Amino acid sequence: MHNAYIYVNPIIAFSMLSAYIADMDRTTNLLGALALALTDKMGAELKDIFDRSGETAAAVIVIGYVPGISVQILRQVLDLSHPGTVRVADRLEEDGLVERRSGLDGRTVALHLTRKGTIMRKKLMMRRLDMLEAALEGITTNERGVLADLIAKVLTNLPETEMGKHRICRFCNVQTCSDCPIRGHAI
Amino acid sequence: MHNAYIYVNPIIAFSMLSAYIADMDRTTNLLGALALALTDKMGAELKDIFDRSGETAAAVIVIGYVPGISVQILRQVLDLSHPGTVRVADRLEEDGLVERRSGLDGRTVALHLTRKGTIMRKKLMMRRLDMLEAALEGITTNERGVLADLIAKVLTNLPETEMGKHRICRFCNVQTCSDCPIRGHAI
DNA sequence: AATATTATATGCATAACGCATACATATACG
DNA sequence: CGTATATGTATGCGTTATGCATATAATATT
Repeated sequence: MHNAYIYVNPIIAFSMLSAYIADMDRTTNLLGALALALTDKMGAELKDIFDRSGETAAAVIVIGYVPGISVQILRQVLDLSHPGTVRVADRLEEDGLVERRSGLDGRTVALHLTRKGTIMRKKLMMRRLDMLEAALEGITTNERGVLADLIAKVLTNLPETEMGKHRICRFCNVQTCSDCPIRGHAI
Repeated sequence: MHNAYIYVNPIIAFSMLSAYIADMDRTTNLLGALALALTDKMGAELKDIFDRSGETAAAVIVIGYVPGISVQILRQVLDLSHPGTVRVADRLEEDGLVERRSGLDGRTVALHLTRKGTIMRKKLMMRRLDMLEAALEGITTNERGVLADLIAKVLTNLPETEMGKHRICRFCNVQTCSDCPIRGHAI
């Protein structure tokens, strides 16, 4: 038994190839535009309620998930230098959103949200979800399902390290993100 | 003729509603995670070949599309203050990627890419597309088409102003982005 | 007990911005 | 024509966010 070849007119073959490449590039490019536009919007929305860098806002979310997290671990999730992360903690403390408590180990610091920090965290998450929900306006329920599955597929390609998984999810609303495609990222 | 009502067990109805909301939230949240992860990756990739802020890299792309663009217009696309944009131009000139020429109007400056700038622009675009292509690994051709259409739909929701359209497309590879969902954004 | 490791913090430098302002050119108007 | 206003660009200065080098404190190792 041998392979079956199908004769295709070269002109048609070329146009098929072109269409294939064009389609690829279109998806590729659109994906980039989407990411950029949404991140811009997210930044603007968050800045509106918390006038600090994006990573500082992310820290609020992460500390809320992992009360008592150390600067060292937070550093890895935020992908900052250690001094950079210490300064993030300084800013959050200064803003009254976070307090440093003593960790189990005498060296470590346990970061905890204050009451104000918890409220801010809720605001940040709501604002993020509202923005994203608005972006999805006009997408039907069925389309949402399809889109979610495709995004989930793309997301599995992205993390390069174990910590990268936590990093991707650093702004997520874990309670509503059932069936997270980035598996095993509980810190 | 009156409306037809279908009896649904309240428990089932509630679970349907929950599933509906959960599905919505899942899509919403995943969309946010995707945007964040891709933007992170993009930033890292671009920094690898051009160690300047994201907006500075974007300026290279935009100036390439609109040779002779003024600081004033560039400012709006990058969403920076005027002084901020002047400094972007300073940095690019310092790096030998851009040169200031005199515009038609004696007040305006015409920004042009140098040869080095044109090469850098190609590198930046290639790097971006390669990254995005890698993110799409494992997505079939059919799925790509579906994804592209859904992204296109979402993208139409995003720009709030006329200039916002240009802004969203500031990193795009226009040559391969056939059928741009952000209509009428030629500068 | 001395040394190495780990966690945190600080001094200092730099990049990337914005606001206020200065400067140059163009336009409008009396 | 000349003056006032608008427009485009540039600069001084301050602030935020960040990294590198280094200091300090606590723990672990030998």
